[in-house]
Amino acid sequence: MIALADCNNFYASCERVFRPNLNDKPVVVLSNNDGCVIARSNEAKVLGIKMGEPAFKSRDIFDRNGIHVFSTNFALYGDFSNRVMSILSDSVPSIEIYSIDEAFMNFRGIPNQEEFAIELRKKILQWTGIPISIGIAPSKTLSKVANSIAKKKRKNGVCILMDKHETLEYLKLFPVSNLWGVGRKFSKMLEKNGIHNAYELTQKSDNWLQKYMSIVGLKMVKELRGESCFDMVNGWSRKKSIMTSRTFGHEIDNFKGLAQALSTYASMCAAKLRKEKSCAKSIHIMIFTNPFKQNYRMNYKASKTIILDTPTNDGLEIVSRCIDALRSIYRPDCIYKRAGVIVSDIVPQSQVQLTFFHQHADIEKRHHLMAAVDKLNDGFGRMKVRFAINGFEKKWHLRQEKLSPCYTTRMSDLLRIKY
DNA sequence: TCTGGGGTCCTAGGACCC
DNA sequence: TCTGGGGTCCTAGGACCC
Repeated sequence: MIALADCNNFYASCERVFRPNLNDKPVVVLSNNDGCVIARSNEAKVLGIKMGEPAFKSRDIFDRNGIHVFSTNFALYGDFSNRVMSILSDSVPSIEIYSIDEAFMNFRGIPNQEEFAIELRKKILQWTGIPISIGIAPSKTLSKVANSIAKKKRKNGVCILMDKHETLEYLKLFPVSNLWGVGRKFSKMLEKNGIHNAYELTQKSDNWLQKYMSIVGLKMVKELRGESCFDMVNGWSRKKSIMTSRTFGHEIDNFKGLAQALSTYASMCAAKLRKEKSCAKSIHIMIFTNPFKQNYRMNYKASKTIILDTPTNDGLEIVSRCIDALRSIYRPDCIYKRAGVIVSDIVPQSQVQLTFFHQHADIEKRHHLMAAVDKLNDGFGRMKVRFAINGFEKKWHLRQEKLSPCYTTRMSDLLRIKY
């Protein structure tokens, strides 16, 4: 069985820990620059405050109802998250931290699972001050459903879905749009096809599901039927991309200002890479004007990708590459509201990726390639190899275990070796 | 006046090769 | 010279999650 622990109204609950007088009072937390609502206490939800709603639209409701409004404090939320997760991980065989406020837990081998979960929940509340809900079921998707029931309908904050018939009855009451994996678009499409609740979705054929909702949608429905398709992911895994982006407090209308903002984000990305002991080979920059303003001088968004020869996590290098790229997409007639940097094609820091370049067909022979690798190891420097011969590629893959991991790009094949 | 920030995965379609 | 089929790789964009 898989259990999902989910902190209730997480950011709002964190703020309340130090302000117990706010228990039972409506609390909201706003995003960066106090732009929009990103967390609400139950009392605030009852007042009709919507998730993601721009704060300026809700000011009235805030004032009229004496809602307590907080700006974000992500350092605080991160600390609380760590505490909750470490208690969870000490209590069960294994956990998968899914987000800042959620974790899947492996409940296999635990007797009296419901009792166990109730006690676990008490412990978390007592030790951290954060209320959580726990849903237990045979699959991740069903544990999401169970968690939702636990939050809304269970006083003890725990719901277990074991019995198949009982589960189906719950699914009949569960709106399809609330399912994990069904967003706005799918929700609309499903309604159009007369599917309103989760049970109705489970009745569709596998072919239909795959056709209209891709393989992911099919797996999700199989999970609803009780078959586990999404495995627990144990342990830490290297991020595939890292992003830093912000909406500016004030709009920016000059190159220097934009370059400054991008420099900050680029060095933040580099710092995150170093913290993970990773290097990136691709850098992506993005700049935006305000999309909510019609005909505001000009609506413009642009992006540019930079591919590096050698992966790096060096702040100065990443910053300078970003600024170079900015020159090619910057338009002086625009007013900018937002910018960001993404680094991707991430590899471990301990490995260096090397690019070879060859002009002679005979390099396809293994010993020539190995000689080239040796030269590199001897500090010969960087060479570039371009594999124009199709046959070579096949041989390459056959020996992948010797040279692995490797992968290709359009212009050149890349080889990663221990430095 | 004021509209978040950070991720993952899948697919369709184009370029290119033989 | 033209055409078609089979294959790989890459990218952009779209969907989803919190």
